[in-house]
Amino acid sequence: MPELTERAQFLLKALTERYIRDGQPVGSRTLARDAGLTLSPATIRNAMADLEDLGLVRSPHTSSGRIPTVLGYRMFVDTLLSVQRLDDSVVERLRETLNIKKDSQNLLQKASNLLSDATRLAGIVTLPRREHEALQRVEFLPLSDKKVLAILVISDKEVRNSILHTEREYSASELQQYSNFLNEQFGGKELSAVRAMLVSELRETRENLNRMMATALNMADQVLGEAEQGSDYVLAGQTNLMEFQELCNVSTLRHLFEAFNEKSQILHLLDQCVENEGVQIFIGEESGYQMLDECSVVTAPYTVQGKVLGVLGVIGPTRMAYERVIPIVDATARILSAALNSRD
Amino acid sequence: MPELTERAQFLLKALTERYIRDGQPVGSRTLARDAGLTLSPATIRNAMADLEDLGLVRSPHTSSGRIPTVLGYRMFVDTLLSVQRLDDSVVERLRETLNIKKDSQNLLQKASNLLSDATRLAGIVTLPRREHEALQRVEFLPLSDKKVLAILVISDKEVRNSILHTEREYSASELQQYSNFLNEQFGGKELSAVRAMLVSELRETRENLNRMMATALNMADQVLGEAEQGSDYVLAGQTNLMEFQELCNVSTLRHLFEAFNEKSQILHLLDQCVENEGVQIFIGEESGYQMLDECSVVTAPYTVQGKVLGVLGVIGPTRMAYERVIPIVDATARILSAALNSRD
DNA sequence: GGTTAGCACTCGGGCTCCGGGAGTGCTAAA
DNA sequence: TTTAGCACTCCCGGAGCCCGAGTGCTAACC
Repeated sequence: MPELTERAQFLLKALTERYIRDGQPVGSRTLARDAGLTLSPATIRNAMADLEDLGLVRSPHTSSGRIPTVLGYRMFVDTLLSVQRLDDSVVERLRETLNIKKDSQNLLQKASNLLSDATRLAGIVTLPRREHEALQRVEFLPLSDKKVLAILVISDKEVRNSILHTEREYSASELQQYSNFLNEQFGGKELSAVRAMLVSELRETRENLNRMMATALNMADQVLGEAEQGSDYVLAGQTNLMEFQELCNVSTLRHLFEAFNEKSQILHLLDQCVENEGVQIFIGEESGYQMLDECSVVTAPYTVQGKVLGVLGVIGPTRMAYERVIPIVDATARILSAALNSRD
Repeated sequence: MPELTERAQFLLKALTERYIRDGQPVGSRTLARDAGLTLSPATIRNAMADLEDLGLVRSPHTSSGRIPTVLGYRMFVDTLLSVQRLDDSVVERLRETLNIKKDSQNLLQKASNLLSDATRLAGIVTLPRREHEALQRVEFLPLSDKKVLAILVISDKEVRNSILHTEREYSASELQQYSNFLNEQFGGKELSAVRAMLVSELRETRENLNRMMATALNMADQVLGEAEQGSDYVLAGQTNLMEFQELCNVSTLRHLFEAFNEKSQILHLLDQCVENEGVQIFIGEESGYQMLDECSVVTAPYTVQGKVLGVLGVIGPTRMAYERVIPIVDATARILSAALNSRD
């Protein structure tokens, strides 16, 4: 990226801010009046021509003002943006809402709602990646007719159950034995670790044919198989996106909403954000997904005990108020992390 | 409703079908050509003027063809409609998809997907009303630190758990006692009945101060309180609605989608369908909800052991292919009922 | 009396034309 | 290097126009 004169940078910033504010291509006259510089429109025209040559802005047609290109937005958010300090009241509201006693599913939904409310965009929060969750305890309960209810206690707020279809009926006491055994072996370990250990244990056990252990391990394997699959997200405020003209044509909206329902593509995109810490931004086509061509995605991972559990963020038009959105996403991620940490 | 001549009925039917097919106001010439009658356009014009006087059709503006009014649609579905026999392959597909071993939440989601796929509209299925579910069993598990995990086994496919915050810690054996007691007392009863019994038991017990029973009852009360609240639905294929021109303006869509997210209004509407058995149809403003003014809703309740558990159906433009949609909704309700019945 | 043909009329949609406004690029002067 | 001036371009909205589709009415027809 060739270095820009201070003035060019300033103009790009002013132009981008202006365009974000009211969605109209910005002309030289407007910018001259608006930008606080005492320069004539003509001068600004020259500078804008330069910016256009660099691919940072473009005009939708001859003789209209300029709008930022993706590259322009990129430079804007990377080097020009002065992020607003978040209003204390907003932070307070976030903190309050996320501190209500809730199971974590609800907590995430709340977080998503908060994001969409605060930014007037679509909020999105991925469900925790399960590998990093630790298994607190396993219980088995006999149900009628060769079915066993397995209860996976992951934390005091997260319990999952699944029904196993077994070969024969088991008595309560027999099941108790199994769960005791499993709890001894695996209690407190991470689910992914448990999974790995199970596999090796199973192999060993097959050799010396310890029936009881084998059954227990098998059951655990079945349960974990179910528990680990299927990552997912919660979404809120899709309808906010309908307010933006640039997304307002029905076919664009349709693609977008279908992607939301489909989930897999969006998830794939969000997965990429897990690794980087802090706020991450995809602008327009950068995401690599066509339905997001006219959208930007601002994300931040949330963590428990230093481990990234998932990602939250917002989706909106490229023309979004980054300086306002970024701190909100950032703060929400921090506060959600704190809420999840404090009550585990 | 004044009786209509056979010909007028026939014309209304032809007109409505034609309009449903291609969404354009239908003129006299078209109808004359189309309807199989050997009548001149002029005659048909006279007849249409009569229909207009009766409020069954209207023209969007002078000198355009006619379209059915809500009243016209009403007469169409009530007395003129010849419902198509459902293609066997469709039935087969429904039956297959709903027979996969799934927990009921998934089953309902599947049903909703099926509805939206088969009709190209939005499918909707309410979650079962909980009052009619029977309590199979209750278990309590001590968690760390004054928390107790309550497990409510409603059927072999439906298990719910909730975490109770208690006054003090309880031992596993103590909890075992409580659950035994509760299972004896309430096992197999309907949740709503259990709730009622709890209240009276609690009153009596307070008098003779049986600590153990009181604790157990209190716990059960807490659990049921959580379990009963919050009815809900699953929705699929909202995006299908975007294909219909008449819904395609963004603000209509927005209201609709917001109502979907809000849920309460839609639920309220669907609740009204629980009582009537068989397929029920709301056309346009009949629903009483403004956001559904240009929509029709076709619903049917689904049952287990003769008891209505919930409602499923589709939402689409008033101009929907009723003769195709109605049997699909009907069949899906039957097959879902069967699926739920067979594996309880 | 019901049915039809003919006719005048209405309205919406699509077309072109036109002028104004906003903005540009270029050139020449400060 | 900056600015003023100027010619040029393009979008947008409105006005005017015609065409097609459809209507209602009337008078003739069976």
